[in-house]
Amino acid sequence: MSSSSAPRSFSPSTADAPSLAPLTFQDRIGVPLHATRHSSRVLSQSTRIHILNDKLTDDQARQLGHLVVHLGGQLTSTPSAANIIITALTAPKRIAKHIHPDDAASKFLVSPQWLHHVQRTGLLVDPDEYAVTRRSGTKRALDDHQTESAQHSKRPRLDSDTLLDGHNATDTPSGPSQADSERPFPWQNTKFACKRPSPLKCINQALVDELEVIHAERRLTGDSYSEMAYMRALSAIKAYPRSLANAPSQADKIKGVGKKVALLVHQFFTEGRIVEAKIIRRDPAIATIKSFTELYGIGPVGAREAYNEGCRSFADVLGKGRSLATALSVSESLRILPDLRRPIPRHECESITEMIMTMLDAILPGCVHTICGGYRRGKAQSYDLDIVVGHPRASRAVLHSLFDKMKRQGLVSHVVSISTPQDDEATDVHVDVAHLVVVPPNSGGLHRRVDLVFAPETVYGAAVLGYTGSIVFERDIRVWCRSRGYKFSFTGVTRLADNVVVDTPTEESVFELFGLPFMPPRWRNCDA
DNA sequence: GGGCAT
DNA sequence: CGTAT
DNA sequence: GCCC
Repeated sequence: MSSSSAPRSFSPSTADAPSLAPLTFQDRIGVPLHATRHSSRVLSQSTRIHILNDKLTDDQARQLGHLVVHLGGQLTSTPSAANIIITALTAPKRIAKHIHPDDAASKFLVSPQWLHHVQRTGLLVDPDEYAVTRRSGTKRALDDHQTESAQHSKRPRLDSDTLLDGHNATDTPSGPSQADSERPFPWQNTKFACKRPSPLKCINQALVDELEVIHAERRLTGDSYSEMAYMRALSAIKAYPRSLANAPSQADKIKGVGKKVALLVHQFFTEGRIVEAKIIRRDPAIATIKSFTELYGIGPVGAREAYNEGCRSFADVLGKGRSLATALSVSESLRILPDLRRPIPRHECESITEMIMTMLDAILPGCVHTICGGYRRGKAQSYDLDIVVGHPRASRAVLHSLFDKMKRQGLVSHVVSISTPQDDEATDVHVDVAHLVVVPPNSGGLHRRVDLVFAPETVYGAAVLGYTGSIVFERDIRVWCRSRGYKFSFTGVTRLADNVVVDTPTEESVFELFGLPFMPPRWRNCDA
């Protein structure tokens, strides 16, 4: 509120307003509960900046610090808590005195000019353009090779490249995107993901992957509405059927893509990468927090807490012995993690389902079932298996009988959670859910996550729809549904006017009820 | 400036 | 808060 | 962060 937005130089006459306010440092990862409001953050919280005051006067350092805060960035009190370090030093040996050797490879070391360039352009400028020292020889070359050639070493291949090459751009885009001819109906510009077909991989997938890096960072740092905005923006781009490479300015006409993301789209297609994604990719703090969330029961909040309390490895998390009220202990979760990281191929989803359904058939013949989740959306592999079973309404506690049988046969290694059986049948529909870890026979003792859902046939359609995803598709079908006077969940559809549960025996019945064109499961891939 | 799935 | 989609 |  006190500083002007004009570029500020370092003339000695700058004893005015901004430098009078005290600087606040924040070394923890995560968005503070009462985050400072910035109309448009040029530096997001993914830039944690430390200023080396070695060669700067106190006043210069303070000025730079205020500029960081003014631009929406976070100041750290130590170099190791930062991912970007500003220094006026240029001699590698002198800089090395401030940087822990372990940190040298991952920190961006920039001159103060970087910050001024950011302020001038109102954009996050690539810190490598203001690198103070070349990081030592082979190490730098290796690092750049890893981080950049992994996706696109210079700039993504543009359609105009093809035209310049003299080739025709009318070919179906190469890559694994679904044939456009399979598209169930044309793209439309809508804010509802459930109304636009979204393929498994889209024509702008490299851009979507870049935005997903920012989305994931927002999730891990607890910036939830920013997270949602990125999720919806990348979802909107995923459904857009034309390449944005020629005309990145088209992006902000897509519903869900606003000013900020449109700028990032432009940056991606003109410079070959999104700078913020590049910074996040090289941030070891984010990578560490993300790894903690691989443990069952540890989400962004728990992972961040662990990190901010000093944890840097799984061993540290185990050592904390934090009493997370979770079904799986940290040690058990850690023990089976290597198995749960192994993708489940489609044929194994099918064989596990067949085994379970054979057992169920002996208990209650005639149930229907659908493998849902990513499998149903056409993914080549998944990391868990979602089986939705439909049973006649009269049957009770089917899931629990099956569960007992599976346990007796030693198929269940862990019960992550299981709904309590409903003793009173009454008039209520009841959907039973079990989250299990299963060790299928003849699979080398691999642990597999299996979710079992048992729904009465009257709501089977809602259950299948609710467990097929993707997440953005689910959220938007709920938003749309509410606008039409219903409440949707996997346990059924309720008419809000009279609170009556409507019969939804098939997925089609749900789409019809909501006045939505049926979306084939393979076109519900609205997430990155 | 409210709302953002259940 | 974490998990499921 | 974006839409209404």
